[in-house]
Amino acid sequence: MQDPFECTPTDHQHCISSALARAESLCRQQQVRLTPMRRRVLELVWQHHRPVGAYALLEQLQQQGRAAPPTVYRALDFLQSQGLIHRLESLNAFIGCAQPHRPHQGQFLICQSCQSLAEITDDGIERAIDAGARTAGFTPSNQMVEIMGTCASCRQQGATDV
Amino acid sequence: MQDPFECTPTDHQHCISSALARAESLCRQQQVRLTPMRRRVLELVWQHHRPVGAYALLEQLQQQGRAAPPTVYRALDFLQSQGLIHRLESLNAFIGCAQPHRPHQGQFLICQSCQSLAEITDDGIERAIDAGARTAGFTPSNQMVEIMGTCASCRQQGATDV
DNA sequence: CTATGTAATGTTATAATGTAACACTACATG
DNA sequence: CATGTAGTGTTACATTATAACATTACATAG
Ligand SMILES: [Zn+2]
Ligand SMILES: [Zn+2]
Ligand SMILES: [Zn+2]
Ligand SMILES: [Zn+2]
Repeated sequence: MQDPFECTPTDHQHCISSALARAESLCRQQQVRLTPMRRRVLELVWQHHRPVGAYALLEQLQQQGRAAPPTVYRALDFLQSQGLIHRLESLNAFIGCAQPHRPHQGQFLICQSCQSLAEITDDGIERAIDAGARTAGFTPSNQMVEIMGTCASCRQQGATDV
Repeated sequence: MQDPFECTPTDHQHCISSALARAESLCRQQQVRLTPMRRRVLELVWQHHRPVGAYALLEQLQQQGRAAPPTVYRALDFLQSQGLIHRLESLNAFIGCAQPHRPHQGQFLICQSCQSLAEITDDGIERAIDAGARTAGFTPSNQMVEIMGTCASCRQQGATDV
């Protein structure tokens, strides 16, 4: 289960290990090196399984030796370039991607109540954006969609809590 | 003409003055105070008529006396709360809104070649996002859409330049 | 008109995020 | 071994944003 809205502690070990396995395989395919540092950063990103900032990752790295900002940012840049993580612009944070094998720019559902996040890939949204931009005479190359709101489980709790 | 893709120097004085007039009127309606500082910041934002960072505005303020970051950020917060400007998350920058009277969260077309920006309000996009989110069990309250690409005039130039 | 309270701004310091520049190391290849 | 390249370490700094508290402007009540 890749969706943090649903992922339980037991599932979660699987989130991490399968993400790492996909990354290994993908990097072999692409002939790029998933070095120990890059692998470690990806592992940390998936351990959180929610948006996590560069400096939070840095602190964790520092618990096992020295580390400085450029190290983290380089690893994040690499992971992003391979599609293994996404950057959330509105949060200055990063999240693991569950479908790194097919390049995409997902849409992100950010729960304002529990801070969890889910990624969707909705053709309808992408087509609507492409059409809207072209209507304005603009040729889009890249879209960023971040949707704030309330996830299903928080909405249910909210309904019973109050 | 509010679109920076099109706005000429002559038009542009009108961009600024009409934006300020709309702001005055809107703030009177809402019974909030468009103080000299807030008005000045809004004027600077419209003078640029493209995404502008808080510290760029600060520097301009400092040319006419002292000013510190909180002053600018407070003015920007106020302007944003009244819908007079939008914040572009992917650029850490701000842009004047040409339709502050009706609340909305526009979609932004960011030209990667000339750094100009246009805002559109496309129902199709908003509906697609709303539908996509609800399909995932998510209740959206707020959407952020920033579209990178090439504006019409840059595309034409590119076609002839190369 | 003064007193009082609230909104707005000034001021200082600092937090949080991100990068430039250069040194060093690991590793492949000839 | 010599050489080149990719990756990482290290230092310093740039950029963006906010916390905390002092001061000022302005409205309204007495
Ligand atoms: Zn998980
Ligand atoms: Zn993804
Ligand atoms: Zn203009
Ligand atoms: Zn707008």
